Order: sequence, then C-alpha cells, then structure tokens
Amino acid sequence: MKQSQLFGHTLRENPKDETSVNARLLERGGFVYKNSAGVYSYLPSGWRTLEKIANIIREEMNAIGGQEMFMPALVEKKYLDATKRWDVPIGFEAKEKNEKTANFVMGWTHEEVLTAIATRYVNSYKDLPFAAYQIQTKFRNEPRAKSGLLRGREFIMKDLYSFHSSEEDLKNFYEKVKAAYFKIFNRCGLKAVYTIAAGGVFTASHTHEFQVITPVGEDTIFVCLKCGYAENKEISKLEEGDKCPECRGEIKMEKAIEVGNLFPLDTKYSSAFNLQFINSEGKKEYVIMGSYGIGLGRLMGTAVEIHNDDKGIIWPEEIAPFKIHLVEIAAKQAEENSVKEQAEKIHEELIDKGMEVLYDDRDDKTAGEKFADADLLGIPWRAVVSQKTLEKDSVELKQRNKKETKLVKISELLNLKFSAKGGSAFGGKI
RNA sequence: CGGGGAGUCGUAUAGUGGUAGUACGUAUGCUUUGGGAGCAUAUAGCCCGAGUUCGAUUCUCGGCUCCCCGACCA
Repeated sequence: MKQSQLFGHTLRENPKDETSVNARLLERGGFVYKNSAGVYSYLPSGWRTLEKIANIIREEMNAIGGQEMFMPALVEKKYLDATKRWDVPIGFEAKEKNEKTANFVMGWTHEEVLTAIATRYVNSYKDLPFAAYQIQTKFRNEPRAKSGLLRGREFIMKDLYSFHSSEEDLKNFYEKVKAAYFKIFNRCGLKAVYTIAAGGVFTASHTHEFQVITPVGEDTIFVCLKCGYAENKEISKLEEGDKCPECRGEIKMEKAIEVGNLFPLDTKYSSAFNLQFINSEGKKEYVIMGSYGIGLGRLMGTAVEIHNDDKGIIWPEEIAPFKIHLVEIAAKQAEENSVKEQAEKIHEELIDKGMEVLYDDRDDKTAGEKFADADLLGIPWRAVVSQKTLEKDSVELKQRNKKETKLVKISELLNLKFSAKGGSAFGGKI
C-alpha cells in the first residue's frame, strides 16, 4: 500500500476535544474518524486492525466449535417482550414512528433473537450442544460515551451464544471459552485478568469478565498479586490488603477495562421462549444457555492505551495494520537508479512475498516528518531506504518498540520472516 | 441524568458591537532532504435559532454538539 494513496492521513496536532490516549492517537494517525460522541468510523488503516482482531476472534471461536452467523440489527418488540427487556433504557428505538416500525429497537444484544431462532431447530438432545456467534454492531443508548473507542453508543461486538442439555455441559464449554479468550487477548498483546462479576440486565447469577489493568479503566477490581484471582468491586467483599481467598496472597485494588465477558444464562432465555428439548429418556427439559461477548473496538482502543509512547502507537504484531513500514528518504524522481526506483522495487518484492507493507512514497515530506509519522502509526517494523543505505545495498531496519537500528541487505530483507513469535526477525543478529 | 468546561478555515489557535488574523495543512512553482526544512503565491472559517441594536462572530436568552467528573452500563 502506497502511503500517498492511503485514504486518511495523519494530523500534527492532538484533536482539541480528546483527552484519552486511544482517541488522540487513533484520530491523529488517521485510523478512526469521530462522527459523534461514541460513534466512530474506521478508516482503511484502522479497519485493517479491526479486521485482524475480528479474524483472531474467528479463529479462536471456530477452534472451540463456534459457528459464525449473522442476525438482524433491527430487533422487533416481540422478542424483548418475552423477557420484559423492551423497556430497558439501553435500547435506541428505530427512528420511524409509524405503526409498522414503532415496534423495533436497534439491537443491543441478541439472546432473545437467537433463542427464538433455536426453537425451530432444537428438538432433541441430539441437536445439542451448539454454539453460534456473530460479529456485528450493537447500539446502546449510552448516557455518557467517553474515552474514544472504550465506551461508545454503537460498537462492534462479537457475541457468542451456547446451548446445552446440562449444566455440566455448559460448564465444560464455559471453560473452553475462557481458554479461548485468554488466547485472543494474548494474541492482541493484552494481559487480561479473569474476574468474577455481576450480570446486570443479562443474568441474575455471577458472571466473569476479562479485565485489562490500566489506570484509565473505568471498572475497579480486587486482584490477587500472587495467583491472579480477581473480583469486580460491584460484587466483591474484598478490600485492598486482604488475603486472597484462593492462595492467601495480597489483594490489590486496580482500575481495569473490561474487554470480554462470559455469562452463564442457564434457563433464563430458554424458559422465556419455551426452548425445550427431549432428553434421552423422552422427557422435555429447558435448554441451558451461556453468552459470551467481546467488544472489538474497545479491544483495539485498549491495545492502544497499553501499547504507546510519547511518539505514538506501538501496535502488537498480530493486530498491526501493516507488518512493515517501508520509508523512502531523499527520493528524487526521474533519475536513473534513484532511491525512489529502488524503493518501489523493494515494495513490489515485499508484496510478492505476501508481506503486508505500507510504503511511504510521499515526495513532498521531509525525512523528519516521515519518521514522526512512522512512529505515530506504530507499525512493528520500519525499513528505511535512502541514498545512504543503498550504497550498501541495504535498508535500515528498526522495530517500533526498540531503539537500535541495523543495516540489512535488501536480499536478506526479502527473506526475513518478521514473525510475531520466535523472537527477532534479525535472527539473533541484533 | 446531575455537575463543570468548551464551540472561530481541514487541524490548532488569536481577536473584535462595524464580517476576522496567525501557524500547520492543502494547491502551484522553485529550492531542499536522516527526526515535522525554506521562499513566493493561492485556498478556506466565526455551531444553530430568537432577542437587543442602525449593525451581532462578539451582548442576552434558548437549543444543539463536543470534552471531563459523577450516576448508569459491555
């Protein structure tokens, strides 16, 4: 991708009305555009990261048997009436107010919708268990949108729902989701704490949240420094300095961002929709359910909150919009064997290798500005091509999160793996 | 929903009861090129409505929007 053609460019100044780090950096970097408070557009580079997150989630959900599907964003009253959630103030009503459309709400969750769908297809214990998920925009009448991508009025969410014939089976699957969530957050460069919490409008029982500890978090959790046991303040009887109920370690109070959650729903929704199955003894039973959410935008915003420095974003490898940032410097056009010509060639060859590369081919930018932009954009690897490096048939390679640089032969560059795992692409040379 | 702050070119800001400067950006030309370079020219703006006034971007009132704190919530 040529940077001169990338839709959306960087801003030199922080946006006037943003104080949160993720909003400032993502807007300055041209990753997102704020349309309204808590309502964002993802520009092409930001959408690349969002899609990477989505694909990581898809991989891990599919790995535990989740099946991707897609449900309507418009949810009719009949669904939410069944669980008395039509009047929950979280919902935005659809704009049209005529008789036909007054009965719709912009979907803020889909337990009811999928449970209703399941009533047609679940008859026997042989139809269970199954788990289906979607990645879709949710709409919530957020009284106070804030902190950039961390709390919006609409947000892209992965919502997974599981259906079981027994509590035991739900528990087993719950543990699988828990393990998958740890993988997802790790792959996104985040260390999450598994936390016991309350269920809000979703369920009366206790739930679990994945919390990323950071001062900008709006949740408060009590977490054991030793074993990682944690409780959300909203249900916890712990206090800072207490002994951990699991390991007697020290409990600390921390601010945290909730990046994912798991809800044991039991029969709350199946009973409301009369979702029953015939068990192996020929008797009817309610289906046992669970639901599991991850906010993708919030996850992206959290990654930025955690991974940045005073110059910009430092994307974790797996969710970086590009793997390598090829920066040409002092390029003069229309000269034989010019820097630009060479850089173009390297760009093409990297693309041929299947590398995701952003190529800063801009002629009207100085070296300083290109470096500043590279730091702001936070792509994991930066390869500088200039007269100086070409004299040695090389590019200057640098990792965004490291200080040192190294000249690497162009031929060698094209064979590097730039792998997120297994250490440095320098192969131990640096 | 309560409290606080703020709305001026694309961005960041200055300023005024007589319609507005600056910097960056953008455009054109030339000179530059290893950490936001230089010269010249051009470009574009007072959130909306009502009131006061000869005249309102400025004052008053109302509204809308954005940010922050709190309550609520993924």
